[in-house]
Amino acid sequence: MNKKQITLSDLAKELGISTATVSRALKDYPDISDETKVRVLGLAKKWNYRPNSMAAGLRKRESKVIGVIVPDIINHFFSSVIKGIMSVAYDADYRVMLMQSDESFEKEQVDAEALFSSRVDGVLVSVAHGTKSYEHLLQFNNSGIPIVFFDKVPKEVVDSSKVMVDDFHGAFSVVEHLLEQGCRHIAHFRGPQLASTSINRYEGYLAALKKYDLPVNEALILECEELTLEEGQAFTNRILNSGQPVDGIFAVTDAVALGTLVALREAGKKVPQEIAVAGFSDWKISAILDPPLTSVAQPSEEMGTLAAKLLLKEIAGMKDDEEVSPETIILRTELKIRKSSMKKTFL
Amino acid sequence: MNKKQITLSDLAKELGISTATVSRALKDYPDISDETKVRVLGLAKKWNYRPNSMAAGLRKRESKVIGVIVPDIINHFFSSVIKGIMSVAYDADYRVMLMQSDESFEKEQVDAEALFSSRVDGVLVSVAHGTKSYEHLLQFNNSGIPIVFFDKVPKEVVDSSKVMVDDFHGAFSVVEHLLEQGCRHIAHFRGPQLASTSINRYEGYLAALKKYDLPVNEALILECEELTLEEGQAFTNRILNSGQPVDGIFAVTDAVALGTLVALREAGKKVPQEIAVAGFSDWKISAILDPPLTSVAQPSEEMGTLAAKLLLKEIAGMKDDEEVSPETIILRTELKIRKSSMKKTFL
DNA sequence: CTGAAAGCGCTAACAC
DNA sequence: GTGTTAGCGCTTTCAG
Repeated sequence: MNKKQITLSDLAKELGISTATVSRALKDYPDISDETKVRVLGLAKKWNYRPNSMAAGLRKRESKVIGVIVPDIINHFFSSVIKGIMSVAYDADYRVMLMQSDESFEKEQVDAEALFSSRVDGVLVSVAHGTKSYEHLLQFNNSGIPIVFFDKVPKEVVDSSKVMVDDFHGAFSVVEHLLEQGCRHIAHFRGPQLASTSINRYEGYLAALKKYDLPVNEALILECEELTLEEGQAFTNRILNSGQPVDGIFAVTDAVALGTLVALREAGKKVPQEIAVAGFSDWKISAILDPPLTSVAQPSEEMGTLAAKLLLKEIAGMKDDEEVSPETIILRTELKIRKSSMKKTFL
Repeated sequence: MNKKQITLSDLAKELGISTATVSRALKDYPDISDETKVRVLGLAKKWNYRPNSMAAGLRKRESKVIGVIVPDIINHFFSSVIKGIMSVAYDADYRVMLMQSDESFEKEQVDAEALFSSRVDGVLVSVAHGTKSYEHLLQFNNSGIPIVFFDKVPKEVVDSSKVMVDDFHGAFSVVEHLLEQGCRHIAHFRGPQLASTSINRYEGYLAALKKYDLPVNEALILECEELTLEEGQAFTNRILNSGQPVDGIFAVTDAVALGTLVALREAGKKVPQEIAVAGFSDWKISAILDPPLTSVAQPSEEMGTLAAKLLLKEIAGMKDDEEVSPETIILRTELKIRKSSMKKTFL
């Protein structure tokens, strides 16, 4: 039971050489005799030596860690993005420090500070609903730490790379589809005012209505805070009880759409005959429901890998003092038409 | 645009005092005059000073980081556990370095090494299916770094704390319930041979059959590798085509159970009248399916918070050179009976 | 091919 | 109440 952790100088002492030589041997440096290399490697393995990356990081001024801030890990979309990020990080020999903002501006600020203190080499952020200013994130830029935003990006112009999905077009296409199916009174359960994604989806919804010269009925637009199944359920009941005519519902997220389906089932409404339903995210289970849910698929894991690759590129550029100009990548969504919206089939 | 990061000595120089004093002022030390404290804090804020935690860590021999290794982040169960871990870590001012083993023994080893190199203060691990030995994890113990296992724990006796759910009893109770409902030919889609959770659930299944003096029909026991919906679907079809009598199916996981439901729906089998179905995990959506799925609920987020608290306690004990004896916490599951298994109602 | 020495940024005795 | 000093473990000139 060896409580003490092995250091370079432990190895050096035992071999009667300098720490510099040990360090070089371990790093497979050119100017080192095969003999010492073998001896060093042998002893390192014997003692199970593991370099202290805090020491190396301090010296080299790089931590080999990237920080990630997401609003909520449980969300399947974000956990997929994280998976993508982690696989790229792994391949590039970077570690991932994960933070969760819980959609809170204050927590996001604390998280950002912690990442800064950890001297992460770069940061990936999807901003919280509650975020209203960006100084806490811009400090990274100002200190030479690249930052790449993904999914929910700052509304104001920020001089950083961004990776997002085409929420506007995704929403537009699904609402257009509902219209094509004959819907004329489409409700929209939108997301929070401040989130870039919900704004864009909302605008896609408006644009589709406009294309069909339909008026916007404010009574049919409800704003989710939690984006939960329960909210979808409650909003659906509210709409049904309002007496407003409704023949279609577009929910900002599949979670909300599922709540909608449950409420409609309980109210004895036929989907899609009486009310067509569509969501956004294309959860795996959405496809196996009865009726299967029409939704907009977004490439989540790909978003993670792209964002991470972009970040690593910028980190590398930073090291070489290159000029790295920010990029913006917009990923295409894909409309998945399923029974929940196929009104025409039942005419 | 200030690329250089502010250090203690930058502040010290500007104030004409020593770095030690600055450090103490920042830490709110007792023996420091209010005047200097104010001056230091003011300047630190002005320059947006952030301590370099690599330097502090190197000096104090603690990183304030805990490492977490899970098989798969996308899995809702694990992301819930992680959420629990992160909230405890956040409150205790610890950071989380997250690793994903992808159920691979080799990757788990690499991950463990990386965490070790990062000199994390403690480690939380749920072992991969493929893990067949534990030296890579025991090295933490041997170096004075506490490790707490959760959910999928090492089979062999390991002198570390563990937090798990009572898989055996959970499985036993749900299979017993199926038997009470009149099932006599219950299939089990089990998980991988090496995973502690699937072993325990399998044994719970066997024990329930035994209690009813029923023979074990090997033809009705199929082993999942991926634990996916697709596997559940395929296995269900295989069983149906085999001609074996079946009136109940217990799937090791809700994902697999959902696949089962889909296959049964496609085959035109009535659930639960012809075949009762039950899962394990109690996914949120399982409750809103038609029919709603009977399942075994396990407290995932709580598992994360308990494991993290245990770990922090051991880290604290380690610092104070106390003897910390490993604990094992077993969390109760809860049987959620829903329509998919309620055969009796239809008699 | 190898060693000596300096230093990354911080903290903690120990002085005074 | 504050400064001096040493050193955490590593990398990297610069010598030789």
